[in-house]
Amino acid sequence: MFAEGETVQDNVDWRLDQWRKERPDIDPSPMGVVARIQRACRLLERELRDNFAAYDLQIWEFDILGTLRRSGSALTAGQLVESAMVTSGAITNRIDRLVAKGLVTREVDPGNRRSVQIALTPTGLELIDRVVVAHVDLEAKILDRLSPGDREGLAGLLRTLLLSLGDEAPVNPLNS
Amino acid sequence: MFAEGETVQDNVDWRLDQWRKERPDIDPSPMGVVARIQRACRLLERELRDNFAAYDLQIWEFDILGTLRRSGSALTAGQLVESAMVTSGAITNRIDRLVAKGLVTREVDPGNRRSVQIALTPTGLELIDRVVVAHVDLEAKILDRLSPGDREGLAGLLRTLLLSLGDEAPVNPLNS
DNA sequence: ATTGAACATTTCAACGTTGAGAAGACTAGC
DNA sequence: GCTAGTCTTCTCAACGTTGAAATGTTCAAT
Repeated sequence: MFAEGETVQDNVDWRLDQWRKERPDIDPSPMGVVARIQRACRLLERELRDNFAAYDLQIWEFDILGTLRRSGSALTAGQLVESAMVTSGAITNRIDRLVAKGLVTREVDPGNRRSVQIALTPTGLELIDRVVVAHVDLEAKILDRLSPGDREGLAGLLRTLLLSLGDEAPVNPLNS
Repeated sequence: MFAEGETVQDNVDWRLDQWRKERPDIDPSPMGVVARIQRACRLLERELRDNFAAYDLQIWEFDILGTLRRSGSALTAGQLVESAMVTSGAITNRIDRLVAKGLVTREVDPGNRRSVQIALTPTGLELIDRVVVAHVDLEAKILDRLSPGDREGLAGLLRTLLLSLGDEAPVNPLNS
């Protein structure tokens, strides 16, 4: 009755129809974007979690190891706080556990003894180099139903949205 | 060096460039979609949280009240579990707190005494009817930089992604 | 040198979720 | 009617995050 033409409805279409029925005075279409991003995020993380479980990894563990790997060098706890968007207390806890697993090392920065430098161990490096391949493979499979053009279009629209949310590339780049 | 033409880089572009530099053998472009969805989700929820704070509401409180409002009737705890994508223990706790705040009622379903029916109180109804207006207003403002066509395009691409993640409209519709 | 402010991380209590199990309520088959 | 199996919610311990305070470090001003 409310949804467009031939398109199959997803869960959010159904929610929007409910809103239009109960509150016809409101245009709920902005929820069509925002609610879908939230829902896609949850469902994606469910898929990723299952995949990482095969390597005994949590999502946040992959996240930290990946951040260290792609940066190409050691990072401070503060830089990991930025990257993971959690509080400093959470990062201390997470580093503790990664150190206990033998995947990273924590060393006081000799040049600034307030800082700690977190670096991948050989084991951690080997692990992330292996897991990241499986990770992008899974992501590629998830995006399978979108054409290459659609994937680029989606990434581009999300970039516009992110930039308007203030999400810019770091001014103090860690790589060159 | 790696990013496209004139486009301003967002945080994810920068991450992809790091990956291309450190692991040139991997095509990280699938992360361009998945990582942006995760990042947009976090940043969006940060905005929404700030907005709801003006009404002394948590995101999950708005979520439950909104679910009840748009369904047009009382729902069971189990239906709220589905909608919120959390465990039953979490829903019990959340309902407890909403009842304590006087926003919903919890009554044993006379027709099936295993179930509890959760309904909005007059206070809860008045509140959600007021907050939802501010909510879609904020969302519309956030999406401001996207043209109407872009917004539709984004919603459509996300729908395709969600459907391929198995997110279909309920077969047992709560409305008509 | 000393003081004070800013900084980086750690510590810790409060809080909320998870996951598993318990308790009570239905249902179908005997 | 019983019994066994399923369903729905509640209970509770384990766990991880938050937010704020504590600790230790650096830097600039004096």
